[in-house]
Amino acid sequence: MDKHKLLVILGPTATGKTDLALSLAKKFSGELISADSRQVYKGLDIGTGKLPGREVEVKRGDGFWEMDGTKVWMYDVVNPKQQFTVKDYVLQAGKIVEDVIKRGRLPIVVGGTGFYVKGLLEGFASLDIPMDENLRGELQKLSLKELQQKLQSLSPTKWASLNQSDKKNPRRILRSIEIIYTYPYRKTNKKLKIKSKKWNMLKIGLTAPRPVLYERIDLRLLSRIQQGLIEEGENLHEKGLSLQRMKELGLEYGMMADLLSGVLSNEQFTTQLQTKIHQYAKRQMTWFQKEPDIHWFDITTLTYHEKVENLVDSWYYPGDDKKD
RNA sequence: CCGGAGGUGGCAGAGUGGCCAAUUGCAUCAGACUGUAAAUCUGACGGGAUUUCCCUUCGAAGGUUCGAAUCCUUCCCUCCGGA
Repeated sequence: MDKHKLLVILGPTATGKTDLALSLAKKFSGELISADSRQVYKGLDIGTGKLPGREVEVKRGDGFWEMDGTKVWMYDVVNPKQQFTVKDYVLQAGKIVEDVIKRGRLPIVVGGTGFYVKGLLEGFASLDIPMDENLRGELQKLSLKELQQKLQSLSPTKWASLNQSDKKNPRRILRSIEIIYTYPYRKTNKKLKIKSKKWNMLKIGLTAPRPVLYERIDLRLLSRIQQGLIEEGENLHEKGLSLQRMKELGLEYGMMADLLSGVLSNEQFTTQLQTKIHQYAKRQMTWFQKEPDIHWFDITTLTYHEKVENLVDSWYYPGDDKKD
């Protein structure tokens, strides 16, 4: 019983993941499943880079786009006013992956949200513990100190399991308390293995030397602005997306909230956003660095595209590498 | 040329005799991450030795003082106003 194959393409922003995925999809008759925490939102198009770098023919469906003849899933699955979480992603994307497999096509998971990728590919236990809006509402009123004290008294073990950084992170402490409240007796060390090793996976990682990456980010932002990024932001806001929500959405949208409210000049908007995206790319690299089994490719090497194709080919058609 | 304000670590900006290697924010660097993850959070951030140690810093040079980024003198530079 061979496990089904699943291709993963990840890496920091602005490395051309979508472009690569699209061309691989064509070659290996695949479909893309986006793993991007912001592309799931309807209307966030230019800022989230839903379109690839080159001109393609696009058809928009419900919950997917079709570009250049290949389907891209997990685009436009929810209204940006609503909160979408890993839980939602894992559920929905998981179904899509199964469906793509069922139809005999190669699922290609492509995206920069490491947490989503990890959730989809490996799953994790606490995903089953639901959010408790009432509890959250209460806890949100507390200061960091109070949250810390609360968790410590509720469950010293849980508290001790947090790392130094999370012990000072209100959001994480809050979730820990939430978990303790719903499963007070569950031992923190009890782990449910969900699906790891369910698929035969090949992970491709795209990188570039940092100066190059940053320059690509800067140029890409400029071109997004030309494509109407600001108008997109204005439009969303006019349609009722609050500035506060835009802030939460981060990067281009967060900065556009400041631009629209007049806090920033156009020039400040651009330069500050560029550094925000640099920082984001760095965080992505930090995340992916410790992810195992990734085959990394430097996109500044001329032949990387070809090398990726060869690798995918030998993985997808094992024992068939003598063909020409 | 006169009057006024000011020159602080990559930037912004506190400090106005000892508690100052110098608050804070930003940037930078490193990192965390099990339902907000483009979010949230942590650490480092003059140099060196590395538990309370040393060295070089607050425009420059002198001076006062036990002790100065903080007071005095001169010089250099910037900004505003008047000539």
